[in-house]
Parts: sequence; structure tokens; C-alpha cells
Amino acid sequence: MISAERLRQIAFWAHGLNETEIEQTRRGIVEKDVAKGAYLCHRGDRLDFWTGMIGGVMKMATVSKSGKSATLAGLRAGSWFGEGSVLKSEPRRYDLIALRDSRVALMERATFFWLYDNSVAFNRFLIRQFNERISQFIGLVEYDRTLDAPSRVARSIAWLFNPVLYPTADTHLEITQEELGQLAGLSRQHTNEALKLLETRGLLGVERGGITVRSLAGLANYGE
DNA sequence: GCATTAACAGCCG
DNA sequence: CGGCTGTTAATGC
Repeated sequence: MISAERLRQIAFWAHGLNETEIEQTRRGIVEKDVAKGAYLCHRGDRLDFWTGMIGGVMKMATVSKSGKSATLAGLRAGSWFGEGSVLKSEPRRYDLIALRDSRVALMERATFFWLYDNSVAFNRFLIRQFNERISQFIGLVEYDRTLDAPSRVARSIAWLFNPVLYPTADTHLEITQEELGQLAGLSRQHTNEALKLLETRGLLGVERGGITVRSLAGLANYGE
């Protein structure tokens, strides 16, 4: 259980809820740490929680039949995910791996369904989120064809600054080049070169252990 | 060949 | 110091 204040702090969608809904929701959420390298869940696991990122960086990934790992989405603080698996009550179709020490919020399935049944604001949020994810996954199909490293890095970063998924995000994010590489499916060296290129194009700034986005549109459309 | 992994020195917090 | 970065050398597909 978390406080109402904490809920508002970690869940931007909760700002649309009324007092009753907030009260009901906060009772169905617990927090949990996920150490760097640990799996929050494996593909095929049942994870009966809707999950929110409070801090850190994780990746949502699948392993293809040939054994190659493909990142479906990068997740940072503010990201909420797993509504598909919770709604359909089915096993997870992807791995969730912490790329650095992270903290998550776990919402009980029953609480999720209570919101689903009772809150208009929550349903609006869900639709918006589904819609955005679909766009992102469509982009992913393209992205596999553009094998070019800077494009992959640009896309990975654009994910992490998606204004619909992260309405409260500012332009800076703490993430190492190693972690970005894991999201983009690249070695650290390639990521390093790609970042420097994107920096010279004026699309972002590279700092030690972090990046600052200068042109989100430029990153989102890079390589097209 | 190309890309990834390994290795290492510099550097910043 | 430890972790991150930038570069080079080795290794694997």
C-alpha cells in the first residue's frame, strides 16, 4: 500500500482520478526494487500486476526463434505497462530486464479491473496508451530494416521521450551509453559513435552518464 | 570484412 | 576509487 501523495507522484494518470478512485488505487499498489541485470519477469511467466516504473531503466524484449534478442521498448520512470497481459489474463509475451537498479510499482489485478470498471479517466488513459504503443510497434517494423546504427539509437531515445507515454519527462535522462546500446541492440562502441554523430547534428547533447534531447522530432524522424 | 567482445587508459564524480 | 567513456586490439560470424 502506498500513500495518495506517493501515487500522484509516481503515476501521472492518477491526476485524472477523483478522491475515491485515488483511495481505492493506492491500496492496491506496492513498490519493489529490481536489481541491475535482474528479470522482473520472463516470457511465459504469469505476472498478475500492472506495472509502473518509478526509477531506473528497463527493457521489454523478446527472443526470436533463432535466438536473437529484440528490444520492443525501453522503459524509464513514468512508464506503465503490462495492461495487455493483465486484461487478457495471459502469460507475458516478453522479458522485462532491469538495465540498471530500478524500482517499480505493482498494481493488483483486482485494483486494475476496479479502475477499468469505474474510472472514465483511467479508461481514457488506457486508450491513449494503447494507441501510442501501436504507433511505436509499427515504427519497430521499419526500424528493423534500417540497420543503420545512428537510426537505431535515435529511435531508442525517441521512445524514452515519447510525450504521450511520458508527459512529465523533461529533456534530460540519466542513461549510460552501455544501457542505450542494450536498448538499441548495439555494442557500446557503436552506440558511442552514433551518439556523437547525433550530437553533431544538433539533435541531442551527450553528457557523462546521460543525454539531453534537443530535437525530439529530429530523433523520431531520423533516417527517414 | 564487419561487428562485437575484450582490454585499457583517462576522467569525472 | 568506481563507474563511465573513448580508443585500440583481438576475436568471431
